[in-house]
Amino acid sequence: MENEDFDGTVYDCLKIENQLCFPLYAASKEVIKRYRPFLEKLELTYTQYLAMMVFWEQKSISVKELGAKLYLDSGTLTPVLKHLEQKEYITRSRSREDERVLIAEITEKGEALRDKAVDVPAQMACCIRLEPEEAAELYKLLYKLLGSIEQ
Amino acid sequence: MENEDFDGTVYDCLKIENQLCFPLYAASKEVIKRYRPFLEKLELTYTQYLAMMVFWEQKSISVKELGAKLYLDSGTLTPVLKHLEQKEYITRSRSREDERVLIAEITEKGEALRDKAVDVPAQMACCIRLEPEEAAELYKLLYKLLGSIEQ
DNA sequence: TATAATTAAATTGTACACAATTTGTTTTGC
DNA sequence: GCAAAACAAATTGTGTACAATTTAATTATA
Repeated sequence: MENEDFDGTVYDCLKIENQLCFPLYAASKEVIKRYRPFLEKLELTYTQYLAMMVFWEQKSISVKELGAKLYLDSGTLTPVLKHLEQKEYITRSRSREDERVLIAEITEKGEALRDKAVDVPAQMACCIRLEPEEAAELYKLLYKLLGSIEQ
Repeated sequence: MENEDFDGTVYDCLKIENQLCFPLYAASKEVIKRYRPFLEKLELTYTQYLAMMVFWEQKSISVKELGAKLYLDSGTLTPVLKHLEQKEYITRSRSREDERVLIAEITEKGEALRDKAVDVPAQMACCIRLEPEEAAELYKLLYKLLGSIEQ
């Protein structure tokens, strides 16, 4: 004898407030939105910024490797890397050992951008008002979720 | 005297592994990807599913109100609602009191979809291997982050 | 050693996501 | 009461995201 007019029906599981995925989706978007004003000064979108963070750690990388790091496929990365190439932050060329592989490599201009980008994380931290322990706990749980979901 | 070749430079803040935003972004995308096979059976995308969850709780709503609930603007919602209208899950019409306002309202067919959707959350829960307390903690932290970031 | 299977990117097509602008309506202030 | 301001959607333009397919190159195998 279900009664939809009161709490406690089989449909409760479909309420937005009972979803874990929704605050995950919304928080991700809102955080990324906050990056925009800072990244505009670097002429980067958020996805381009993520890719540049990889290049600042590792001068060259294949599309496949980059995709594994960022959880993105070539359908997304090809246009992103083309945009970064247009801005002259990276170069794109085929591997000599295996012509199937595209190697993207950071340029001098891309390296120089690092000094401008170095302030971004601290500026963003001001927008995110979590205690350090809370941020650490959130970080831990997000990676646990991410690890639990692969395949 | 910075030395970039060792850990502990000013650039450490730009490492992917030191970002909170990255696992947030990646986990959100990976979770949404997992919804796809379940939502395909309902002919819904993830965004359309979120909108339908609102309609199952509240039969009719304006674009502005829906946007406030889902953290989306009319630029995103207009096409989403048009798709839902094409599938005959909702109707769209202007408010009589205020012609600026578009009211979207769930149809019989949209209501009927609820019985098919009711299994989705449990199916998804199997993909997300977090302890109930961890999921609860993550939920709490995500809403705290979301709240802390508004304006 | 040809050819079949596999692999890596690119391409194609669909659907957001959002800033900025436009359109049409309503409310405010004078 | 009417022009200006404010407001709600829709539109426009750019940039992802990702499934599915295609293209080109490499590896495996009969």
